[in-house]
Amino acid sequence: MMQGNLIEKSDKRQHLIQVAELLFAQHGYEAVSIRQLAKEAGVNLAMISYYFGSKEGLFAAILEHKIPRTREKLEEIMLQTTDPWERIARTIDVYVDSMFSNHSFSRVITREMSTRQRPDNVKLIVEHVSKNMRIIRGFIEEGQASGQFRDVDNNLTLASFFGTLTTMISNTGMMCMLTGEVDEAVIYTETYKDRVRAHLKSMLNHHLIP
Amino acid sequence: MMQGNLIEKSDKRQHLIQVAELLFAQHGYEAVSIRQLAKEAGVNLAMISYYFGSKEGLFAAILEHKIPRTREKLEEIMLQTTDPWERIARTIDVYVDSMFSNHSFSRVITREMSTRQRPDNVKLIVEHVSKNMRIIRGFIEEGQASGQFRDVDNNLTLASFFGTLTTMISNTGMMCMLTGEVDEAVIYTETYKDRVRAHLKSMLNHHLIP
DNA sequence: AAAAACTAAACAAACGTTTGATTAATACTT
DNA sequence: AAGTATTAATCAAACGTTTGTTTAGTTTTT
Repeated sequence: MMQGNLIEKSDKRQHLIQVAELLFAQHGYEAVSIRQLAKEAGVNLAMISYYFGSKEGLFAAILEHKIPRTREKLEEIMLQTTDPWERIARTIDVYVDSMFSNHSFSRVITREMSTRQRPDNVKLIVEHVSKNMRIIRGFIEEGQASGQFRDVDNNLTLASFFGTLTTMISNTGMMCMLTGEVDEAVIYTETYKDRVRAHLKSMLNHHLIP
Repeated sequence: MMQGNLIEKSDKRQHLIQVAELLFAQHGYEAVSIRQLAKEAGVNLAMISYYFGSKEGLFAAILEHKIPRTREKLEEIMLQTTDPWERIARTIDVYVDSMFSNHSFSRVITREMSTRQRPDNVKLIVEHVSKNMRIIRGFIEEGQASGQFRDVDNNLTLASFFGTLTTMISNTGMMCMLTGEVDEAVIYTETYKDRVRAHLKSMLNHHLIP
């Protein structure tokens, strides 16, 4: 008979996912070979095909393990608050937090989206993220329905929101050159997170509220 | 002795640059092999090393040929107008125009920035772009000095500006899923450009002007 | 005749994947 | 409970491609 324990076939599978997540985040999907991966994880390189079918399958496994978190938090906001602006403000908090504390992985996502190799991964990401974006758009629409928000271009407002964050995360080098910062790590500190939160709240507040 | 004509060694050199620009824009740097490139351009693949030293050298040649345009337009704005908001508004026009009409190439730039392979290219891009960003920041600072603009977070305002554009350009798939659009090409139409211009002007106006 | 432009072929390195064999774990039969 | 058959897990080695680059030689230009 089958083994019966489908969830945790072995420790090595989980360990591979963890190591791969780290390496992909550091160097990007293409730059990490399965040999490097296997060596770092201390397993035979054949195990990657064995467990995940392929290198791409491993990436998909990471995605499915990582992405769902934010959704729950958005639904929490939906339940706990009704005021449109408070919802937006809390959404900003959630995204700044999650994207900055997982900045390496966030960069992998951005990379995958922009390279457009591996369409399966792109599709997976688009599905998850756009679902979240729809929720946020709902927040805006409700604010407009109640007359509290301006009738702005909602989809482009979302583009500005996500664009600001991904630019901060992915173009760190550019931001450093601009701010005169030498150490890139400064961008990811708590004080910088505060700045981003404050900026987004201020900008979107003036944008949305008449 | 050397040939003496460094600018235009031959037609094939220029042709290679043109074809490479197109192919890199369509599929990304990594995805285009020099064999594919040479075949498409109708030249021997050894000519790439011969003219540009390497594949990376070819990319650098494209960059140096493409980037300088926007700078001139910004300096034009500096000369022709003095009103801070008019400067910002015209800057928006310039960037929406140039990034959308070169959207394929803009995506290559974004890709190069986010993959962070090939540090030489990244450095080249950062130098050019950040110089432009400094000019725009100058516009904001003057507006603040004259009391017309709010005391916003200037660097993050720039992040929002560029982030909005790169998100529209690079995450086209995401935007389509969000707007319910089926054909990605719609994003790059004139009517869409108008929407982006209008959105950026409205948002930054409310953001900057009290 | 010298230099530059061009070519076909080969090169070495890296890649993801597959194979075939071996060991460990589980299930089944007696 | 013991012994056997089956399946899963692991491994070293090799496979077949593809990659960017170089070489050594030929043609064309100056």
